[in-house]
Amino acid sequence: MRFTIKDIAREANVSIATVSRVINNKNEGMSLETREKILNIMKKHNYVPSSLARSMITKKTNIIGLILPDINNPFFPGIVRGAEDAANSYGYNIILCNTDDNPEKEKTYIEILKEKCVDGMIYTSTLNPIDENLQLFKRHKIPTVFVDRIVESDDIPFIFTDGKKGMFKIVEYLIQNGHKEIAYIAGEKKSQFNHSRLEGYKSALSKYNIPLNQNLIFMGDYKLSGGKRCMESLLDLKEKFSAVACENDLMAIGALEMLNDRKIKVPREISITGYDNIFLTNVTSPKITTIAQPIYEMGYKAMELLIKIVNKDNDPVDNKIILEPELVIKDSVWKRGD
Amino acid sequence: MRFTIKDIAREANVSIATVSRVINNKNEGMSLETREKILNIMKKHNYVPSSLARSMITKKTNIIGLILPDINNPFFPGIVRGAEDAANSYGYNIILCNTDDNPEKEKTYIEILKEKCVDGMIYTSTLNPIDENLQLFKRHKIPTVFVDRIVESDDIPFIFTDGKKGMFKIVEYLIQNGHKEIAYIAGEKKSQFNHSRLEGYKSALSKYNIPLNQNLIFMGDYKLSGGKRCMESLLDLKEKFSAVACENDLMAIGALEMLNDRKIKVPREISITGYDNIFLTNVTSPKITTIAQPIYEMGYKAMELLIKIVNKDNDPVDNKIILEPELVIKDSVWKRGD
DNA sequence: TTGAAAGCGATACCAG
DNA sequence: CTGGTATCGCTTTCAA
Repeated sequence: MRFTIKDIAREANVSIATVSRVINNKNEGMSLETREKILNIMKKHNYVPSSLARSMITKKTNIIGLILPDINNPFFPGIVRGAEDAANSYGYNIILCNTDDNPEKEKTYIEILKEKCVDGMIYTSTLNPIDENLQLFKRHKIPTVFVDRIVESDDIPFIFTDGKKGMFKIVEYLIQNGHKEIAYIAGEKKSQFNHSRLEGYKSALSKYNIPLNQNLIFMGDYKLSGGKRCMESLLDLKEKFSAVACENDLMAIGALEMLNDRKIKVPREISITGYDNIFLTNVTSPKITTIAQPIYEMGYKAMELLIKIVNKDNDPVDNKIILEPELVIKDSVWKRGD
Repeated sequence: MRFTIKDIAREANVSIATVSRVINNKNEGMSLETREKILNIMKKHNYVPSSLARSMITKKTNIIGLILPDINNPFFPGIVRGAEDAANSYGYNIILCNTDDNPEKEKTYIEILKEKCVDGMIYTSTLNPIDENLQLFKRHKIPTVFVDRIVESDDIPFIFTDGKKGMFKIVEYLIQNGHKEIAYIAGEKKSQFNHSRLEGYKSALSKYNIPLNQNLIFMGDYKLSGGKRCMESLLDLKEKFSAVACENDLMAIGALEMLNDRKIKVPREISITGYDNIFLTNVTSPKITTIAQPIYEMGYKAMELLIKIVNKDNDPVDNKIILEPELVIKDSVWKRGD
């Protein structure tokens, strides 16, 4: 049997109320004597209070649910780590849930987390979010912060890194280095996300009066294989191009592999850019010029924001956070003057 | 206020006992009528039972704690994913804790998880485990499965992949391809783990009557930078060697970078091997020959084993699991006959 | 400075 | 087939 507050009370010849005071450091006006006595008994028995019982009363579990597609996706460990660090420093813990971009699984997890009485949730939606699940957050009245994949939803706090601006920056960088025919490898067609990246591409071209060539836009899948496939299609095309902007690093790496296979020199013959700045881009050859999202920071700030909301810190928190992407110049772009 | 079992009972004009029966599908002999009525009320109010309250009675939270050094280390997402999948399919959830190889942090997490009343823990120790923390598992009587970094501890179940055998396999592979002077880049000196890998190296040499040359053994840090540094030291050495076996992939990649910097051809001039088969090794050039640990499987089986123990499934489970490492041949080893 | 007792939201046992 | 009630381990008034 578990050693409980009752047992301590009995052994110390005091009431459980007194023990509770010691546990919670409510010492104002307590005899040092009894305090010491109780503390000793607790230590002797390795007593650890049950947060279960406590939570029943306080209505707080200090647990936050993290819902995301797949921790194996190299994008997410950073988010999780940031979130966990923040959680830890505020006295919270995280329950991790992988949805595999499957709305059914996602729904189940939301329900489970509600059951577990989490204080809040951090949520990166499936690629094709369904409204039913989004409603769930509101219906269950669980404070939630959306991360990265933002769904237009008026009143739910969110944090993400500006994808349009990021892609704009890197395409502008290509243009400034003399590239005019710039191909584009996009992610999933079906997804409503990262259209913003495509927009960034278009707006950069437009700013420099470069006509948009639809033939140079290919549809990948955010995976290595997709990048490879798209690159192959591009090469088999008759169109001319000197650079390829990819919507994420994995596809850029896939594209790079294809170019290597075909003995095409990067960046001398064709330049490549990625997006996300995953570690991988530092060990390919050449290293891939890309856009860094402040991933860790996103996770950290998401958690901080959530905790503030949970605790109703009254200073009205800014609950729509947009972080700035950063251009990370490496070696995969042929530069004017090289 | 939360909508509870009481509210349902009131609204349905039944006792909470009856409602509880519905919640738990104990239908044997219950009027379909009341069942339906209750079900409807539950649906109408989006009722979700509080597992907190339930756990207080059942003494089960269906939560498992995962303690590991750092989810950002590319080795761990696979473990976590495997563990989470298994947990999910048995109706459990996981709380994730990053220790940063810091025993203090680790201790705190163990205590917190005890507080949260997790049903069990999966534990990858810090590089330098301290006995005090190991005792904690026993003292708190929380079922625990040790993963990957195994501490000699008689009675605690564990699962890992045989490091000695893995390193033996890959060094033997080098030898069979004509290499005789094989350098070795080890991990942390202080760590008690992966001595087994070094043993594997030695036993392979010994089997083929190759004398051990201590000058060819360098001490890294399991990181890219350490691999790079060690490689540099090796090159500055006067000793001859044709191959370098690294204790993990990151160091192998670091070593590879150094060789690239020095314009030394891999594998033509020097062969490199890694260990772990992280995704990275497929995108370096050349791709790195390495040893694959069944990472996902390790996580999955660890969780399965733990859950069996938690549920005291009476079939005496085999609670010492050793998995077989696999040689994954890629392009970083110069082969006899090439 | 301390204690008694109510109550958090469920489960489970014993009655009827 | 259904209800009453003790109970889980703790926090929190209110009194003393």
